[in-house]
Amino acid sequence: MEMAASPEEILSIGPVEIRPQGGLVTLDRRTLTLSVREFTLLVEMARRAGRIVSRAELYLLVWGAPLRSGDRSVDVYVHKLRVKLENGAPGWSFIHTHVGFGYRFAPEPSHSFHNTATTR
Amino acid sequence: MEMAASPEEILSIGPVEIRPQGGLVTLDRRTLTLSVREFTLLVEMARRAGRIVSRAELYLLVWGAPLRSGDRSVDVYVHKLRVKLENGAPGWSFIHTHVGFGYRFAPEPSHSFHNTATTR
DNA sequence: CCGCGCGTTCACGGCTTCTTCACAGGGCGT
DNA sequence: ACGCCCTGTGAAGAAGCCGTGAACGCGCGG
Repeated sequence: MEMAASPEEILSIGPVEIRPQGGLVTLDRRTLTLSVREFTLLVEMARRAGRIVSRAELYLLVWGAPLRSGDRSVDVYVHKLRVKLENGAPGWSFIHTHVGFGYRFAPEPSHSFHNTATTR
Repeated sequence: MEMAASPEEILSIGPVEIRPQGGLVTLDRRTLTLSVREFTLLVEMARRAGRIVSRAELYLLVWGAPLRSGDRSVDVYVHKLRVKLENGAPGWSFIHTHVGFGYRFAPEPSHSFHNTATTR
């Protein structure tokens, strides 16, 4: 599941720029400091931007083991990520919760138009 | 930009686009948020678009158990779905009632009449 | 030894979602 | 007209899901 051949993969989504190889994240050009877990989680979510990813899949991707029922690690790290991201780029929301499904990474301006049902 | 190889099933019917594995629904390009039940029901109906599906069959498909007499769950969730769908795409009707038989999923421009909610 | 960052796990509370009721209107047969 | 079956729809209670602060342990550098 690892492909090391990439010269330099760069994920650029909204104000976020991620260099998976380099361990670097910048938000609006300013570098953001993340722990290893936070970083890995962000990378895996960013690679699947726009899609809903279940906790089980995220856990498998980041922790490398199947999610045990009752484990809230993913939630906790999503929270830590949200804090750092939204803190570094006010006015944006990055990780959207889909109750019962999982999380979806998609940087969007916090609130713009007429709301009709987005994230609950 | 990000692509993880995955032959994803996509149901595209009228203004509705459904990714059964992704848990995502878009209406006229805008993402629609549904609960798990709502989503599963929509998927099963969309897979049988144009055909009448009985409550018993829908219940079996979505709830995974035979429908007990008197149970109105299917009706309730059809209603919830209708509200969200028609709310997200005014001018369309999606789920048609066939009294005594069941429901039929088929997005159609709603004829601007002021009749009651049932189609025949 | 002490402080600190990191990762894990708990616990509390708020908010969603699901299920079930209850009532209302329409259609149909008697 | 009346009763009955069918469906639409709002609401209430229960159950489940998630956000979040905090405690605990560990390893590391000072």
